[in-house]
Parts: sequence; C-alpha cells; structure tokens
Amino acid sequence: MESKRRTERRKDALSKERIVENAIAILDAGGETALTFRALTARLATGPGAIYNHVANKDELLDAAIEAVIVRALADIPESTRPHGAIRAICLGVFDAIARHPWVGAQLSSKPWGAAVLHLFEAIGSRLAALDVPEAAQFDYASALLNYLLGLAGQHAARARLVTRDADRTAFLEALAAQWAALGPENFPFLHRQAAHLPEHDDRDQFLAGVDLILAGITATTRGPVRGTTDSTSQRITPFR
Amino acid sequence: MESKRRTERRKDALSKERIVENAIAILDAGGETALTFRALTARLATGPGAIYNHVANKDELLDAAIEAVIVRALADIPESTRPHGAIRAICLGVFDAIARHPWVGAQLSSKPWGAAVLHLFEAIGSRLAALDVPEAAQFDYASALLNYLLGLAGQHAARARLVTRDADRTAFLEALAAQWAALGPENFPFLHRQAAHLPEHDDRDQFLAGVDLILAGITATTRGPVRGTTDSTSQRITPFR
DNA sequence: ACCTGAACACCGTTCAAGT
DNA sequence: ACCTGAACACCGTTCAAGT
Repeated sequence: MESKRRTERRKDALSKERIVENAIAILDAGGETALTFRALTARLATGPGAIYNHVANKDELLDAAIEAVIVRALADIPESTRPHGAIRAICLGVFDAIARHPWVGAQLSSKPWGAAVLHLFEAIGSRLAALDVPEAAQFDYASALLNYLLGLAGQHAARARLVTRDADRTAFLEALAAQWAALGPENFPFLHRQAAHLPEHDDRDQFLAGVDLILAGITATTRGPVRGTTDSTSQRITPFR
Repeated sequence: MESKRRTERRKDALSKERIVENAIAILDAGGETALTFRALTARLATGPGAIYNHVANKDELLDAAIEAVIVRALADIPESTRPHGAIRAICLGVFDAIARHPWVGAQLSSKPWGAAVLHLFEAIGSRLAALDVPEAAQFDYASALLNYLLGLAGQHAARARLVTRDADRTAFLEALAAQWAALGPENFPFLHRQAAHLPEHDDRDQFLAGVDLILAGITATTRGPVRGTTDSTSQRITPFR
C-alpha cells in the first residue's frame, strides 16, 4: 500500500509507465486525435521506434491509459458501502472520470473486452451478488448496467470530440435543441416536444436517473416472481434502502 | 412518350444514393476498416474526387449509410403495437440490424447526435409517451433505453472488429471465458464465477433481458414507490391492471 | 456541372544503423 | 538492450485539368 519515495529517476529513462502517463496528458490536453506517435515522441524527446520497445502498438497504449484512469476511479469507492449505494458510487465515479477524461468514453465503449471494462464488470457484478439477485441473472443485470454505462460513455466522448471548451456545451445543446424543434411535430412529435427540456437538463442527474431506473428494475424483478417462477423460497429484500 | 432506349445510359450515373449503397456493401463485406475512398472509387470505377461532388466527407458518408440501415430497421415496426411491445420490437429490430451490419454499432455509439440516433430516440420516446410516464421523465427514460442500446451496439461492433466469421464467435467467447477463469477468485470473484456461463449465453436473450429490466424499472417507478406488485415484465402485456 | 487522378499532408509501424 | 530517425505503406482530402 505504502510506496516509499525513491530518488528521482533520470528523465531520460523510458518506461511503459512514463509513456502511458504522457499519453494520458496528451489525451487530456488535446483529445483523442491529439495522441499520435509523433506527438508522443516529441514530448518524450525520442524517436517513434523507441515507444515500440515498451508497448506493442497504439491499441495496447490506449488500453493501458484507459485502465489507469478507470482503476483510479474505482479506487475511490469505499469498500463498506451497501450494494445499492456502491453501484451508484461506481457508476458516478466512472461518469466523473469520463467528464475529466472524455477520451476514456470512446475507448471504453469501443473496447469492451479490455482490462478497464473487466474491472468495471467485476466491481458492478460483485455488488449485485451481494444483493439477492440470483446467480443466473447477475450476469444479465451487470451487463445491463455496464452497457448503459458504456453507451453514455460513448455519448460523452462523441460530444467532447466537437465541443472542447465548457462554454461551448450550452451552445451545443441549444443548437441541438433548435434542430429538434425544427424537426416538425408531425414526424417527430417526441423530439419536438422535448427540445425545450434539452438545454436545461443536467447530464449527471440524467445519468443517475438511468442508473436508478435499472436498479429499480432489478429490485422489482428480483423481489417478486418474475413470471412463473416456482421457487417458493425467494427471499424478500428489505423494503428500505 | 418516352422511348426506353432513347439515351444509351453509359454507366450508372453517380449519385449520393448509389454511393451510399456501395459504401454499405463494402462495409458489410469487409467491416469498418474496409471502407476507404480508394476502395469505394475502385468499386465505382471513378476517382476519389468524384465522391466529393455528392458527399461532403467520410463522416457524412457514414452518417448516411447508418441512417439508411436504421430507418429500414424501424420501418418494420408495426405502428399498432402497444407501447411495451413496440419498444421491445424497436430494440430487437436495432439489435438484429446490428447483427447483420456490425459496423452500424460502432457508428451508432460514436455519433449519438446523428440522424440515425434521432430516429431511434423519437421511436422510443414516442412510445414512452403512450405509457403512463410523466413528460419530465420521458426524456430520462428514453435516454436510458437508448444508451443501453448504444452501449450494446458498440460492444457488438467491437467484437465484430476482431471476429469476422460466425464460427469464430464461440472460440472468442471460450477464450474470453478462459481469461476470466484465470483471473483468480480472490481479486475477481464475480468474473471467475461467471466465466462458466459466458460461452453458453445467448446474446439476443441477454440483450432482451436488459430491455425488460429497464422496462420493469419504468413501470415500477412510474407506478409509484417500488412495491411487490409489478408483473408485466415479460413479452405478454396484460390487457388490464 | 461533373469527373479524373496526381499530389499533399498526414498517420501507424518497421528496421537498419547507432549507442 | 535500448534508442534513433529515415523510410514504408497506407489514409482522407484537395485541386488543376479534363469532358
């Protein structure tokens, strides 16, 4: 746990860790498109070939970068929290991490078998196991939560790709709302109606509403027999959260 | 009176529609990476510059391709179906469309403001409006369903990126299961335990389970605080309640 | 007005040559 | 063993020149 400070290494030393950290810095500063081997080698004052001594290719580099961010986000979740609260905390932690590093969203949703998603799946699934969710359903439910998370992650990443500054966010939403409003109520009644709510809505609240919705579905379906369940020994969940 | 052999139609005239259809064919045959302007111009027997007379850039081309696929998928949904069944049908329609065109998944999840997602959002949202969902919550709930859909879409696309043939799918899942099993039960108890279920699970069933879970959450929360009385989570819709 | 294709400015990756 | 950087095989996009 405790890392003792060692003497500062020379800056010249190239290591996977240092490469990954610099990659993260580039991604944070300039977004997904900013990370090129040329930008990375310029920052590290070396040649492109040097990177390949520590990392197999760009894919592995991105995997390592995203895993570092996600592991850090999950580390903040207190172990003691009850399942429902823990799942909320995990989802929120990932949401906030993506808000800080939008490029993570794109990688998360486009590489769902990577190490980062593994950590997420485990974190969510183990909390579901602590609920009364039957084992056969744990996989499906964890997958539902995870996919919701990945979908939103991709959405954030996509928006960040064309909206860099925070000030542009409301401008973007207003432009989108105008586009929706212009769609015409006969073909797009729902979007036309919801256009007004678009600029005022809070991303974080909406995200949490979705998490709670799925959690509500989980408690609703695990509690009573879903349909034709003959298991008479199904336990009840405490009605209070 | 037009003679049918009035003009000797040299080659098919280049048009945005024809470009898009050929792009879809290339994408279906070779996946996302196969669509290049060089491959497209070779197929159309023209130069790369000719494409730009009908399409602004590759992004617009992909947008048009994905919209064509999604609109076709949504066209199969009967208008008369009741809300719950319609939402299930929409989600399944998109799922099957992605199964046929895996590249659609990547585009859907990485361009969530595009025309295709607009159609999806409208289709889902308008059905929610037909339920008892209050207007303020319609946006959140439609967004939850949509994000779940996008998350799974990205997952399918990612898998298709490295598993082209259908026979390789089980091999991929078995390799992934072996990887999970090897993770060690002390650090990854959930994944270690679930590894056995991974190869046998059916993607479509699991997808539908997630949709039903969210729908269950919707009925549970719109009906008031979670109680044990909800029962309409399956494909059967009870005519009265 | 539409098409052609060479050319441009990138990109990830490789590899012989250095230390 | 690790680093260097020119070179390679791509890519999307442009544009002067054709029809």
